Amino acid sequence: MQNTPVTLKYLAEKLKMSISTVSKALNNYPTINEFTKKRVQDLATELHFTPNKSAINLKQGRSKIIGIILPNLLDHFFTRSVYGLEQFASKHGYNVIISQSHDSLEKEIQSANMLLQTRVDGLIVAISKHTQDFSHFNEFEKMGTPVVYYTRNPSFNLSCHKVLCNTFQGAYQATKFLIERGHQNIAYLGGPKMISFTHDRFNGYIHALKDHGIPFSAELVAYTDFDKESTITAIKNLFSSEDKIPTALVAFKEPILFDAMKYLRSVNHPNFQQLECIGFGNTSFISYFNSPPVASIEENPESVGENAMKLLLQLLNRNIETNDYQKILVDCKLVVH
Amino acid sequence: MQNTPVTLKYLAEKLKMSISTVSKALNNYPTINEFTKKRVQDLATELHFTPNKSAINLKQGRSKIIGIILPNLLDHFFTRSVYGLEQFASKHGYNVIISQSHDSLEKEIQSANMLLQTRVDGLIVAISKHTQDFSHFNEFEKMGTPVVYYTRNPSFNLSCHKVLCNTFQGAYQATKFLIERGHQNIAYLGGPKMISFTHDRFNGYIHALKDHGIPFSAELVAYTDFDKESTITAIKNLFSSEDKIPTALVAFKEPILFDAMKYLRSVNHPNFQQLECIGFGNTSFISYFNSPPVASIEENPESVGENAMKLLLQLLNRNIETNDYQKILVDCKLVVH
DNA sequence: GCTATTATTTCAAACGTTTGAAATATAGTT
DNA sequence: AACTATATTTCAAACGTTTGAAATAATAGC
Repeated sequence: MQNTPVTLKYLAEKLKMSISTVSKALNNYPTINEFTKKRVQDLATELHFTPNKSAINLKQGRSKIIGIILPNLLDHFFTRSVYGLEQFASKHGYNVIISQSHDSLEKEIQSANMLLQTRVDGLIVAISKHTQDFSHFNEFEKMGTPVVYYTRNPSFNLSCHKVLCNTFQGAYQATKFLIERGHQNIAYLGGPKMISFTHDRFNGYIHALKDHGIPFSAELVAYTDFDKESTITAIKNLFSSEDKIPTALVAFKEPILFDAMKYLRSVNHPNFQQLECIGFGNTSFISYFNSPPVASIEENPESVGENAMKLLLQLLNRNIETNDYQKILVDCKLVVH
Repeated sequence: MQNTPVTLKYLAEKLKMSISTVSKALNNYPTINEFTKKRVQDLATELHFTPNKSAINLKQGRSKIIGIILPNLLDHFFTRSVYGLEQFASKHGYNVIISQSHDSLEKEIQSANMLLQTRVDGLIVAISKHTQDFSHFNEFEKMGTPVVYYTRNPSFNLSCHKVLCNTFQGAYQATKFLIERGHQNIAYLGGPKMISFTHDRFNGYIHALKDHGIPFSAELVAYTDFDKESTITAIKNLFSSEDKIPTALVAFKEPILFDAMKYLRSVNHPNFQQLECIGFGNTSFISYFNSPPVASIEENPESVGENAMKLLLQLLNRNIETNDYQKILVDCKLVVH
């Protein structure tokens, strides 16, 4: 036996007043008598009245929901960014729906459609690895729903709002730090070339070298595709050179660094114990290592998330014009262990 | 200049037919002429018609959304469980809204209210550490919205549906494994006593000892509250005994184990290198350790999530009666490294 | 060419809100 | 007592769908 649902109508009948009075009382309209308000609000809490969001959304044409599409929730970067996103959103009366694309374009499109149907007020996206075409996000713009891209940078010439890690600066700092510790042979282990910020990071490394008068050596650079095998191949290459043996290493991402370390340790590489490394990420597990790395490049994911949400809400409130495309860079911070 | 929204009404006008025909055509009603259906569907895709979920929810009285409340998304157990939850849900046409309680009762109540307003069709909850009182979930039951508790077990006498890790079996297996490797002095490092399954794990440990004729020794048991200091205190206690020096250790959670290992390493404890450890969790980072642990207790979070969602959908479809309270245990698996 | 079937389309109410305009009640002035 | 000004409440339409019942159109049988 289902209870009759507690709606405005039901409250109105109980109180022998009109639905609109009840509605306005609950929404604290100034034209409603204080005594009436109290009567209504008391009954509402007594009967646990819970406004139906669907009805409100339908009527108001806005959902107070922000959609988030991101590759996955296993990567701590994203979960930490969600923290920032959610916190900022809820402080401003918005809820958040998170949808994982699992780095598949197809799932990303599905997610986009789902969020379109939900009529989210805005969208924040970290695109999947394979996203080259952005037409599935066009509908949002057409409906006047602002979209902010974060972390994963859509192809450079697409006019859009973006919030990114200042990954150039991160790599620069890390390299500089290692130089200042006296290293000359600093290797760079880069990520997949298809990821937008791969180049920025590499540039940070290069510029740091140049600014400190250290010649660039191609033998000290290798790339991995994230998988273990290619990381090992890359690390083999880096350490196979005759004259230039790295004494320090800047890595694209800490898990890559871990794989690399594990390999060097397993082959008992003579330089392993002295090697000083820095990776992007600042994983919580890093402190459990007894050998390198010496520092981490903290990308401040919470701040990235918060900035993305902040920008989105500014677009929603029309504090920023839709076509006044913004690019926000969030600085990295070198954390020395 | 906002476009006029593409609604059923708009399509109907364009096609010079009634709204109901359009609606039924899109929903593939058998009474609608095939040719008409095609005309409607073609225009709908051409104009990117996207049904308004709020309107549908309102009309149908169901949202096809399942609410998830969990402590946080930083713990890999939960993110992995979300994977299972989401996957199973979307296979059955449901979407998922995740809300983090950050282990605060207040936020948990807020989340519950939000999901109540959203009129989720069902709720899956891993309660916060501090939740003793469950009245904020009563409203769901009252509205006929089924609730499934998972992982974090609400106080035993509350009649409810639950899906739990078979944490007893996990601890039992781990202890047995260590016994079979020849250990006699197996220590147990437990978690906070307020967490429901602390006792189950301890019992698994105890039973394995008993079944293998190894006497229980209170000196080999200590508890931590998750924070570093209390872990270190606990580990100091375990290794301070005169006669019973642990040669193996079962830990409540891997991060605790990491803290413990780090401490033992830092003090250069003589038994550190030989110590064999097993913790609950199977963190991906575990493989980067060069010393213990030797195995992990894999809790199969994806499966826990999937089972919770499965149970919930069965309740929704009335394949299981609401008051026929279910308790599902998902077995752990010992993963040897 | 009429009726009986059957196929197809349309009507109209409902879901639970919000909100400006209109109606009514109350108090204040003369 | 009549009128005005103000305070408070109600009316009624709208948001975008769904859906059973009613209406209409098309086809077949004679």
